[in-house]
Amino acid sequence: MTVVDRLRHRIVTGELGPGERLVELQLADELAVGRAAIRSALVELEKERLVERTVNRGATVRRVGLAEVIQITEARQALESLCAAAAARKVTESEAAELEGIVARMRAAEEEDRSLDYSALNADLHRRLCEISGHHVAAELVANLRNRGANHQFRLALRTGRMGESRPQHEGIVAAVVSGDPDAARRAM
Amino acid sequence: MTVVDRLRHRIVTGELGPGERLVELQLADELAVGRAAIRSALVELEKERLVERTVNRGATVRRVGLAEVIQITEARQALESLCAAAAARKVTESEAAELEGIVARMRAAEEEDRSLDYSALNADLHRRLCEISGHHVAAELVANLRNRGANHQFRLALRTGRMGESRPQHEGIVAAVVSGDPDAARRAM
DNA sequence: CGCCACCGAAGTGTAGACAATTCTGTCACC
DNA sequence: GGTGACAGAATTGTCTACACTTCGGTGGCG
Repeated sequence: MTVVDRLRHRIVTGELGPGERLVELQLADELAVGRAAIRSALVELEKERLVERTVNRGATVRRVGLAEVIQITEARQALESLCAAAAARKVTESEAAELEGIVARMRAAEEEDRSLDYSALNADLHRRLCEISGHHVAAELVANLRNRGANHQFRLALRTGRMGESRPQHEGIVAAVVSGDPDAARRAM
Repeated sequence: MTVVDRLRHRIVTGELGPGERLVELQLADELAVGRAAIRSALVELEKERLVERTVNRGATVRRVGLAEVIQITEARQALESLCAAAAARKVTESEAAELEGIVARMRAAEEEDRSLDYSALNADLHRRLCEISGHHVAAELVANLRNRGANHQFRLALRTGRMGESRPQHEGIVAAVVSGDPDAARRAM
């Protein structure tokens, strides 16, 4: 695991909280690498909008407000719709079976009220849809947007009771993708 | 203008062609900065997918194939639709007048067959729509996608004869935004 | 008591040097 | 003529040291 990956993980999991200072020398000691490696990683994470850097004052974990979370979600939806449409065009039979398998397990998780499993399956479904689409450009942007919203999804999306609403929607998406209907997939997403 | 901006400009204008090697020391001399600054800039540009870096072998201007250009355009359309819808919701009267002014000048440029002016106005229109939308997240992604596709737009979009097709579409977008109809704006884009 | 200049600590920005790696051209050898 | 080992050049990766900026506290002064 590279330095960037380790830092990113610490941020999206909340181990490094919003506003926290990221001192280069300190991180270099913790991760047992040189300061240059940390610097480079911080530049990358700034591009990902996960950290904020100001000249001569160092880097901090970026705070994202509610308004931005909404925009992140909107942008992600737009790109995932694109992925769903692309996936519907080129999905194979085995991939279709895989998607339906995920949905089936989501249904089971809902019935047995395992909301943690449910949200893990949910993430799987979205990730697989992006992969299957072969739309690397959109998939990469979606992955970034997912990270950027990660902090807040802890509080918002983990509330149970969302399963009842979202599960039929997901079934609709998968049904459209499996049946090879790009427009229906886009609308469903 | 920062180091990153200068390098980015050289790449999107084609002054640095696809595949060209980017030697750190050489660039540091040319731009009269230290090697560290160049290194940092190259890391950023790699995140923007404008350059490619491989370990111990340096950086080159990234080549983007036709398939990727198509994906870039698709993703950009999806996000610009989002921006157009958002712009329709919060456009002010003066902004509406500005948009209509741009369209009017596009019409004039078309009639007088000034295709260079036309494409400049076209870029203006798209940029202003993103700005007016206030959707910083999408706008930033769109800006990046624009840069990534820039090389190829030189060859594809500069061909004249595209004006006839695209101008009515742009009029439709602006009409929808000005009339405050988000859904129409999204569809038009 | 409040305000301002100043000083030291903390930390970033950057130049320089050196090790490590990859590429290139050469030369012996088959 | 072609192939592989090998030295040298070119270039990247990284460490160290130091200048510079910012921030917080401290003391003098009104």
